[in-house]
Amino acid sequence: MTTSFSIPTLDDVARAAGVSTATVSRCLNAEQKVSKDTRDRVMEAVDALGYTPNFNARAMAAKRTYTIGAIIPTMENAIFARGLQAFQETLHGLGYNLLVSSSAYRPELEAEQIRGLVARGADGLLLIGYEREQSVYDYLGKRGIPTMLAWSYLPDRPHASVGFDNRASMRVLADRVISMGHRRVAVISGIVDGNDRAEGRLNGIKDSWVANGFDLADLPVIETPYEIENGATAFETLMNGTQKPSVIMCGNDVLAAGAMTRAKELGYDIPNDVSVTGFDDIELAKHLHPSLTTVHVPHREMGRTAARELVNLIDGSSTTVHRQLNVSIIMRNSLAQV
Amino acid sequence: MTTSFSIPTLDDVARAAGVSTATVSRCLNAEQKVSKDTRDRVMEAVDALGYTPNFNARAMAAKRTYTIGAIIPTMENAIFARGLQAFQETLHGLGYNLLVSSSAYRPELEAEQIRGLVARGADGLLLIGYEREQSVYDYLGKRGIPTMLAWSYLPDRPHASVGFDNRASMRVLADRVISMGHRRVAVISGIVDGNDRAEGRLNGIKDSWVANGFDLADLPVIETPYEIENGATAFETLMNGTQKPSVIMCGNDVLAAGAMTRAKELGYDIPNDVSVTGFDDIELAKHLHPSLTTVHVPHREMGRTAARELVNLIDGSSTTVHRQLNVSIIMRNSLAQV
DNA sequence: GAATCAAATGTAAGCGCTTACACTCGCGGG
DNA sequence: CCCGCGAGTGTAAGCGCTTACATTTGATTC
Repeated sequence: MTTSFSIPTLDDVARAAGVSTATVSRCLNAEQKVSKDTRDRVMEAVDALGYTPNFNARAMAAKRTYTIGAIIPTMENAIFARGLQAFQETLHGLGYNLLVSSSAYRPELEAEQIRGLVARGADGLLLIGYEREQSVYDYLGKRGIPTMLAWSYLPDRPHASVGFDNRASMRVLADRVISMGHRRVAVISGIVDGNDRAEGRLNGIKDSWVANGFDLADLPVIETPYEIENGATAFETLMNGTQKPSVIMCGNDVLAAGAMTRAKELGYDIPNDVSVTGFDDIELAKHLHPSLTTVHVPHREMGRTAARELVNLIDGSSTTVHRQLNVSIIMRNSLAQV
Repeated sequence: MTTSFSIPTLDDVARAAGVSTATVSRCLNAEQKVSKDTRDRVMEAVDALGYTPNFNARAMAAKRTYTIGAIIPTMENAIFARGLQAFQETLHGLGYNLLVSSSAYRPELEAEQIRGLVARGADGLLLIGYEREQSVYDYLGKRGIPTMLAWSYLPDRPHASVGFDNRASMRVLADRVISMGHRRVAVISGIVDGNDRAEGRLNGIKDSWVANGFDLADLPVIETPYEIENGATAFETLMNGTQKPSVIMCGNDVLAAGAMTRAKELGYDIPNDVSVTGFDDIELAKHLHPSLTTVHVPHREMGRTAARELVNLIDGSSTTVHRQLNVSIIMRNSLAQV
């Protein structure tokens, strides 16, 4: 015998508890507005029926979802994992839910996903970096969606941001590398087009190179998507170049990891034959062998701050802010004196 | 001067195009029901106003969201990344969206997230493995939510599944290890409680061990969460045991990666001093040094199949299916003859 | 004891869509 | 010439909630 259950609604609960739907709603959303007696009775009915509020109906009536959307370029590696995790946890503590999607570094996909999240009623958005079509910002502005840009510090932009100065940070590392005697530097960079973080990092190296009196023509650069395998390939290409570099500076730790594995396969000893540096300080960095010299990004702090400030923006309890985080150079064993 | 825009609705579009809301709705959802003339006029209005349908209102009226939810144990490492990516892509091709959340391997969090996704109107769910409270399955059943279990092959379960036999697969690898002469085997397993995949893998090793005539008392096992650092710690513990193992079999590649890095730090040569094996064949596996001998799981195929079968379930065009995928042992360089 | 007020609850109007049903119109068949 | 029919469109009833506003009640004040 099959009995067909129907999903319980607010009405069912109200009827079961002998109150109006308004009262049930209040019990669920603002319990201090209801007397203890009634509340107990209502909650009992809720449990008995196994009632769960319909999210869509709620969103529709309240024009508020308490969910915020995040779009990150990729979930395939750990670059964004830790920051997003902290973002999520902080949001949860503030009573918000997180919806995540990944754009695979494709602007048109990102735009589509932004529309999707907004259509779903996201109260706010977290986006990575600032490089995207003006039309996207226009859309967000027209809809009045509070938006936080992360992973870049953008004091002169109209949107709130929390991040660090990719360019200056990488420059510090490059200065350090050069001060250690390296004169044959090569770079494995992420794809710069449409990625202000990658661009900043590459420019940081160039800044240092030029400031130290060298010629950009003598700085080999390979641009390639952030994947281990690409780091490996690029390493090989660079080592087969006319002049073997003494150090290879990578746009992030993933590329560096690829470079290092290929180095081993080809029999190079790091750091004695060639040094390698990274950026991000993902968990893997200290577990590589030799451990990776890199730039430590305070991912968790960035995630937490982004969450708090975004919620403030939504509450209206603050206006556009820009937070700069400090990064630090982590000297490990993949970088040696020349 | 600030002009306050209001978000355009179906009504606005209808008015602008001089038709009824029903017609606009039909243009958007079933365009063959509308004459070409009208359709063009409507679409023009849609563009002009920058109209985007309100997802919540649509979900509410249609009782259909074309989104499916997935809950995976973790996003912190790459274990689920590739499979989920394929799942997503396939779903997208079938006209569905994906909502992902991660449960941090915590059953109560998973249950909460299941409720959340159902409340949001998910048309179907993807869950990992089968070990969870019966009440969760009851809830899903009562709500009539099509559910797909992945990463495990479960022919005798009432829910659809797509996966592989963790136990049998690991046993094949263990047989191989033993046939290569290893008699001092140690295991770094994931946490078995509540995780049927981890349990199956561990049991696979035990099966082989016993079948080969050895005593389980002579098989050291450390259970620890799937994190690089934990693999490292466990490695050290095992190597400091009364009897140094000749091979350490790990519950997945992440643990194996941790074990290998600690091995290097402690000056062990892999595989000559000690062999290491993994499970999953994540991208990192072939980039470790030495490259990791492991069990290859067809993640992409699993993701694709899960998506297709789940959509069939939702359509009603098929009933509960169980798909078994083949895994294969990938012999690389971290495992040596004794 | 009438007036005032706050606390608790109810009434009902939407929120922005989809879709069952009704209607109009032009056409072909009997 | 009337009827039936299908294609195209409109009308309006919800979907399950929240919340402004109205109402009731009991306590407090003068």
